[in-house]
Amino acid sequence: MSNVATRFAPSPTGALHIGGVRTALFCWLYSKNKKGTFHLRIEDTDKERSKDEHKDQIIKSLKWIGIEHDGELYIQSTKINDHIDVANDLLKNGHAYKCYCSTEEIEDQKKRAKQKKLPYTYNRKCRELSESDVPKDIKPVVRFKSKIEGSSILKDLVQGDVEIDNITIEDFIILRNDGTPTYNLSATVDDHQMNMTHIIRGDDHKINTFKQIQIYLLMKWNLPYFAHIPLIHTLEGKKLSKRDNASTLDDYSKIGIMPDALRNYLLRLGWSYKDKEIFTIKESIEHFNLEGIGKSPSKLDMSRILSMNEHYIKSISEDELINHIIKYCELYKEKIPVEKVDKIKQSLIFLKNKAKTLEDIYNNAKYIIFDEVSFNQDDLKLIDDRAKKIISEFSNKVNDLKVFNKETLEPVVNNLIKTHETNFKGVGQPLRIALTGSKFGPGIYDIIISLGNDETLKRLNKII
RNA sequence: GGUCCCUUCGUCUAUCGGUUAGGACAGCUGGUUUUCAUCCUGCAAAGGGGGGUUCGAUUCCCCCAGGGACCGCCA
Repeated sequence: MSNVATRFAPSPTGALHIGGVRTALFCWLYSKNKKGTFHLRIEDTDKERSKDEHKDQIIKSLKWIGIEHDGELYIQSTKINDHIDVANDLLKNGHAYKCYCSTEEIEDQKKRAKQKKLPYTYNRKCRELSESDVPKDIKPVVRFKSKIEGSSILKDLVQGDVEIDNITIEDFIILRNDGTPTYNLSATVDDHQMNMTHIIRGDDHKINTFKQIQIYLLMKWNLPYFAHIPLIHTLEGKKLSKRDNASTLDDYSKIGIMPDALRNYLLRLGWSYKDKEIFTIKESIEHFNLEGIGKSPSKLDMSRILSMNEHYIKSISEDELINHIIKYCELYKEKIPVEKVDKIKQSLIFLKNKAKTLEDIYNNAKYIIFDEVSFNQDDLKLIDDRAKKIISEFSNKVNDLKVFNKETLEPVVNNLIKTHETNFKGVGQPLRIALTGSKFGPGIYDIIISLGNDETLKRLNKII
């Protein structure tokens, strides 16, 4: 067989969600593992619902997480004439037929089937229609003559052999009454024309595969391999859908999840390689295989995403981290002034210890970013007269200090604890609030040192 | 309702007939720490149920139960 070629084929009828991203990831990884190519096809034949903004969002999302397609972007709508040609071919050879049943008629049958609790399949009424019975005033749809006898087996690379009675596949429509092709036809023709060797997609397409295989066979095309990966479920156990809230990449990006962390999380959702949890992109390409894909659906777990992100925050270099933070703040918060960047970078060493997301880092670095302290009003109430006195004494003593570091600062604090008969909290908390506006935050010495002599005294004196 | 798929700790998973059923996240202890964290100890936590096959089943087979997907002139 020629080089492995996979594709991801979303429809731009909504934002790409995290489930789609994982499918794309698996397709991409598989092709790269095999030194093959990965293609992106936009299935935009639903003119009503397809939007350019969604198409752009899809491409942007994939790029964000590190996936780029090989070759030209394939736009399905530009190929519909090829799809129609195939439909006419099928028609000519007697593998498809025109169906004149009205929508009302079909709806009625469906309704009655439902009432009687019987399974509905189209009754094939027009399958053997003679010329003379053809109504003149109705625009027909074209249906595929699906096999009635026997059964078919799908040799799925993930699911194993799946057998189904052919009778359960109805004579599906391949051309609408306006002459446009439908999904099963278009996808099949495109996959063939794009020379796809492996169709890796969500489990929800499994039954479609039985329809598509029949087209391949009748057209005498090479059958690609199929792999249907289990779907990602919500916490409630339902299929992730476009209507589900909070599941696009942007939703994760804006709370400060980094692409590599999400990529790593998604990789391990439904796939495993021994006990390995952390994979660089290179490692994931090296180890990815279809055998490692599980058969059961998996649930999205935010705490795992967070902890993966935390891992990446702690393990990437400070240069990389600061770049992420700069980009993140510019995009979702406010641009960090250039003169503050170095200061934040120097503070990363303690800032990253208490962060699961870039947003956490931003929040804890606010006291550096803004010259003006914005106080948490509840915390501000903790600054009573006694606290002010402590702050004032601290300020005086620190004023004389030549060097600002933990060794010089610590004795001052300890002294205050003793003279005011309090504990560390009694001294540290007022100082932290005065300096950062909040009782939560980095260690007090870290704050003071990162702020520097002048700024520290300025802020302390302001509150007394 | 029909067809198909799935079922190991709360979650993601390892195990490819013989293990004290392993790891990770979350949870809970304890320790380090000058708040909160980080870091380090430790603990608790799982094979849906019933039949087979086998010397031996989480693992193979069957049945049941539960869950899911599909059943559009959407993709």
